[in-house]
Amino acid sequence: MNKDHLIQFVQNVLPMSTGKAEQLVEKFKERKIARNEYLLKEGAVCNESHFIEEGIMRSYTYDLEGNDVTTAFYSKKIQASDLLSFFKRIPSKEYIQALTDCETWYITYEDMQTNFHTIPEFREFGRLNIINQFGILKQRMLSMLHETAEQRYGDLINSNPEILQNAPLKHIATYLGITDTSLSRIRKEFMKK
Amino acid sequence: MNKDHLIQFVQNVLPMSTGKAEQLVEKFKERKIARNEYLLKEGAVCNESHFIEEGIMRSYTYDLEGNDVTTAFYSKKIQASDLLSFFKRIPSKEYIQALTDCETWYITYEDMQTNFHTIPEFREFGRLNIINQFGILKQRMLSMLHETAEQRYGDLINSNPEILQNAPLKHIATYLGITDTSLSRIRKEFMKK
DNA sequence: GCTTATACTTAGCAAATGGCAAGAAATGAG
DNA sequence: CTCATTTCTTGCCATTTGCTAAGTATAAGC
Repeated sequence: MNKDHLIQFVQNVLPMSTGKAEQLVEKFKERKIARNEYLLKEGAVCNESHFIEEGIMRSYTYDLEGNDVTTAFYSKKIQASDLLSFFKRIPSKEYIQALTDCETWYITYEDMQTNFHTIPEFREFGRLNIINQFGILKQRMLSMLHETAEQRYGDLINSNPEILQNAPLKHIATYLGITDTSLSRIRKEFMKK
Repeated sequence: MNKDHLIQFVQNVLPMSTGKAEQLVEKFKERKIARNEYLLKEGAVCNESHFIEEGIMRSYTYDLEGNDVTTAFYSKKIQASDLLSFFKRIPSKEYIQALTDCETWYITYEDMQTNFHTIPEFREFGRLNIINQFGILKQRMLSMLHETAEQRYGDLINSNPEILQNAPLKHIATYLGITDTSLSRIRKEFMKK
């Protein structure tokens, strides 16, 4: 496993020479996670930020009534971690679980901190990276505000078709903010088109 | 107008001595914004991050059908800016407008950058500040996923009662992701309790 | 291969929400 | 103050979504 995708990811967030990008990803180590294994569990402080080379993950939490709510799906070339727990050093409220066998590149909080304070490009990259995640969340928020569940479902299968193969319908439903019954009906309508 | 609230805000994000906090907020300048005036307009690059000392603001954007969608309300001791535009230096997709006369403390992108790269505490503060905004958005996202419109309305009036006095119902409705008709009915039910 | 658990679909009914429109109330401009 | 505009409420009906439950299909464990 080489770091080409990781380097491309870094250069995509902040354009820079390949040599500089290689320096920024120097501390990243590889990890294999088996299907169903947990990358993070509720109550633990998230201490690693993972860049997914291969595979799919799901993060989820429980609401006040004890229902499982999918907070995100992570796939190839995406970063998986609980930003709040990672940066604020507080116990996480969510679980991150591998839906398929996964391979990732990860950096620990300590290594990230060292880079952040000693390499100017790293801190620009790091900040923009967080901002990008903020942007993704904001986009999803907007889609919750004015799109129908059917449109959101369409968005999801367009951007992440692999998720449909690997996540059960009920988890996709909670991600979209609807019940599995509704999603089953929506999917049925969708087939006709 | 003194910087006490701003300094408290900084210390709340990242505990530090008052002397150090004073250094971090040195570059912030004050600004008065009249009711209905715009802090930011679509197409412009957001170049200032404002900490609200007094007043209320609303940010909004237009969806594909041209409907006005409220993306956020900002009140006292909250920061108002378009993070994506501010940090990525790209044109904003939203408007930020004062709902009442406002007074703010603001810092420009250039001053923020200088502090970010020269003062270690400032960059820790800056990053945590973004993370906190991410957390607020995530919380709101979760409430969209599993709370009813009525519960979300309750959350809003508990956390920001002043908004009700200053924002028209239709703007609160788009913030909650429902129509003004629905919100009027929800509010009616709410009164009974 | 058999059994059990999980996943998915479907149906019937209830509840929530939207779209449209009319009218009352509040606000703003001159 | 008056008029015009905006805001808010309400009613009617259609649509969407939720809830419960039953039945089928698929997958997992032994």
